[in-house]
Amino acid sequence: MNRDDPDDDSPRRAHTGRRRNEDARRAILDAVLVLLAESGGAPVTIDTIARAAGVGKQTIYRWWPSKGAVLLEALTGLAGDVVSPPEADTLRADLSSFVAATFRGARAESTASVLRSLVREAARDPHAADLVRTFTASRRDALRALLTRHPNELAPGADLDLIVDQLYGLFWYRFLLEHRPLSGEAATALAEALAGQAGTPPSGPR
Amino acid sequence: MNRDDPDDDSPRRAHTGRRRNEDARRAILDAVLVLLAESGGAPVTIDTIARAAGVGKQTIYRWWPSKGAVLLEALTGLAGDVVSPPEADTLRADLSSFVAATFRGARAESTASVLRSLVREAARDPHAADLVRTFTASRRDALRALLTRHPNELAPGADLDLIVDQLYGLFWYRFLLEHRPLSGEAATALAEALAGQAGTPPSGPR
DNA sequence: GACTTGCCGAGACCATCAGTCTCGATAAAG
DNA sequence: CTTTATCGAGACTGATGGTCTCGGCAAGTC
Repeated sequence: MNRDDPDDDSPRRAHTGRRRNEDARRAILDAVLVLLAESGGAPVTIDTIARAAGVGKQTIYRWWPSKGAVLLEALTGLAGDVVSPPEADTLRADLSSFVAATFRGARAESTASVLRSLVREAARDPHAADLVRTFTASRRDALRALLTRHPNELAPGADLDLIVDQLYGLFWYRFLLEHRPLSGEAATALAEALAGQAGTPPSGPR
Repeated sequence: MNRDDPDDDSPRRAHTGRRRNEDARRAILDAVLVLLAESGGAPVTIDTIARAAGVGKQTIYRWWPSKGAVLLEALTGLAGDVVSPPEADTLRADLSSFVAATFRGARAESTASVLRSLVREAARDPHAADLVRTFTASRRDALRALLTRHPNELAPGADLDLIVDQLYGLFWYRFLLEHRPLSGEAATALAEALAGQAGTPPSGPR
């Protein structure tokens, strides 16, 4: 992500000249988070970020390749919050808490603004689009891992990819279109429906 | 959508001066469709459209409020293709053909390009975003109508909104992220899963 | 057929914004 | 004190959506 330094942490290499200003880096990422949270999804420009961080634009582009990259790095910290699925003893319980946590995260205005801005950026910046792909893939992996944590509860022919995409599909669909809320009730209903799809049902899978 | 004429079809009102050039209108919409289909989702600029249609930019902005509006009007014609659900005798069959048709439409490169460009536009132009909302709402309505066409096959407490959003959620999620194809197999599997979720199952809904 | 009115194509023009370039200042190292 | 790389600041470039202007032309009216 940086220019040519092999490692920021090991000052082993002979390096004359001024070093990277860590305060500036923090100020930039903090400013991004603040501006994104305040913007409510409205576009946040590079100039605004630089201004808010009290930093020159070049200082941003010296360390990040594009605006989308900055947004993503700022977002990375937030991602961890939603993941952490508590290991429950049934698939249904695990799934339910996962969906609930995901929906809850999107209801937090600060998180929602960041996600919305990231999506908007991805529609324009191919670099940001790649990062969104990486991000969403990691979320799918997390969900898939959760599902396979209860192998004995899974129906033999259960199509996990289909289930995962139904969950995140509905999530993003509602999140972006806002035609219907990502409520706790919806989370429960979705988790129930998908658990029924994945798990060995009372009688048969279909 | 136009400037101030109450109705295009009734030339009842005294209207001196040159009339709207229908050829230009067609040329613009055709050019949009062609360019969109060729672009493969890459951005199509207003200048390109005007150039391709052999038209001045002002002629576009005289009749449409924004680029997104032009894209949507061009898209409207295509929407009809995918809708038309044949009235089958079971919910499962109706749903299956609906999903298959929807997925098939997205696999057609020309349609896909238009949809992708429209989404990209919506991320930037609030006007286009409204139009996308209208468009997706009409599709949900169509699906909902299809589901309620077989009331006796529906489970009493079936959450139709959830089912609709699971379907279109997965559709858009896969369509935009492209991590997994909208294949015929996926269509079948999804239809099966949702039919099971909606319909009175062999034993009980949960 | 001349006049009026409003659309037409063409393109100059403007604003916005991502990203680059330059400059003088400054900090870290020899 | 010299060298080197980063810093803040901001001018600049290029792309693009959208507006404005202009000479020309077509559809009516008189």
